[in-house]
Amino acid sequence: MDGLRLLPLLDGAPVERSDAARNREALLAAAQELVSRCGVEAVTMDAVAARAGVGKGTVYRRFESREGLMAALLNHSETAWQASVLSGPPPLGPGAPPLERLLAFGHSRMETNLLHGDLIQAAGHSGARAFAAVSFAAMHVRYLLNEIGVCGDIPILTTALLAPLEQVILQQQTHIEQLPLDRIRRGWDDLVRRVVTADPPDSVDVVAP
Amino acid sequence: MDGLRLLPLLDGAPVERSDAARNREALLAAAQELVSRCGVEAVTMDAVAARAGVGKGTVYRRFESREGLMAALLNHSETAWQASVLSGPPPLGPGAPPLERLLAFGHSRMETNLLHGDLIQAAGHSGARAFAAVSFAAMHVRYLLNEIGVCGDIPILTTALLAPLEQVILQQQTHIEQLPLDRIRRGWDDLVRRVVTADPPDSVDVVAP
DNA sequence: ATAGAAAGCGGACCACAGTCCGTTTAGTCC
DNA sequence: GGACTAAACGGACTGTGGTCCGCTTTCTAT
Repeated sequence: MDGLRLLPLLDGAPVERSDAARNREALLAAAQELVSRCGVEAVTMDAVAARAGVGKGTVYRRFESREGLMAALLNHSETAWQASVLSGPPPLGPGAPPLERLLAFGHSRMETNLLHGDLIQAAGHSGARAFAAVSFAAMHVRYLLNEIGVCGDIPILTTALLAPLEQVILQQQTHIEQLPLDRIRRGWDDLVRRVVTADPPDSVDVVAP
Repeated sequence: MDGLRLLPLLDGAPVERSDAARNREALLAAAQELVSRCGVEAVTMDAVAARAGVGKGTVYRRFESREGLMAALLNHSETAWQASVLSGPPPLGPGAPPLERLLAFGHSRMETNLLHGDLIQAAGHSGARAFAAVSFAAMHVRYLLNEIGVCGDIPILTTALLAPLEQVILQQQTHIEQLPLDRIRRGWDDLVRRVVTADPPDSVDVVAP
């Protein structure tokens, strides 16, 4: 008699129905295959739906938009990467001094961003990337800067360090300006060194929110 | 008898026919009006064509794509901005010491990038922006860094400084992280200070190409 | 087992970016 | 002025992202 019982367990996650889960798997698999067989371009919403044997509406129900679908695909590799940052071997993972970890972090992120270039671009500003990737990277860099003992507005400095690692920027440097990856990597090391070793600004009263 | 006479004056610009010129004007005006009356979203290729009283094909003939059209719109304000950098009053224009010019440059670019946010986004990687805007800004920053006497890989440092001024990054900071503009501005000043005042790296053998 | 309700499903449908090609027009040369 | 050519034009057409809504499936409660 009370409709409350119908609500998902204690109001937590809206529970996922079995067919929904099955379809999500199928869609991700279909998309993955399409992207690895014919490139990102070929990943058409109709194509994915057809290959997964579902209607187009279903694709949009699971993943908001095309960008959302791409973001979901990205999340797989992204998660693996996060794991290697959090618990992989040094210097990327824990164990090395924070400055070395920061340098390794930059090189690693540079590589993955270039590796998944077109996927990242196709994902655009959507979904999980704005959440997972960006905020994780920011969190980690903030943490390392704190460990190193850098003074100043850490969140802003973090953005400044992360910005040149963004796919768009790297793309520009490698594809248009034709800079060798090596040089870009040295550039990162240099940038970090400059940011980290500078004297603190006159007034340091800004605190991370 | 010789077809050479038919070629445009000494092979320079492919000469623009009068109707073509007229239509370009009309299209730009139509687009400009649409964007300022109904926002960038409303700038549909059909809408622009209709308002300008031409066919859709004509729009695509003049401006490659929607992004191209947006880039063309941007170019107007961009040109004015470039003028104020090259010959406006200090500290943005010439007359102030280079460090102050660099700081002012950042503030100014930040403002215009935020002001034309959606237009920039709609222009994407297209046409004139990749040319005019980006390369002009890069040129100017390289020049200022040289004037200041900064050592190291100037092109790479330039990219590192320019990256956090990109629209995408600023958008993220202001709209998602809700950071006040003031703080971002101070962040720029701090970043410049750190980059500029650091000791030169051990080996400085990289030269701008 | 069965009924009821919410969640999920599918594919027709719409809007818009971008293409194509037969027709028109602006210049040029005699 | 008239003929000729290359450029420009226009709008029908296509492909794809995204929406909508009537139908189906799953799950829960009895």
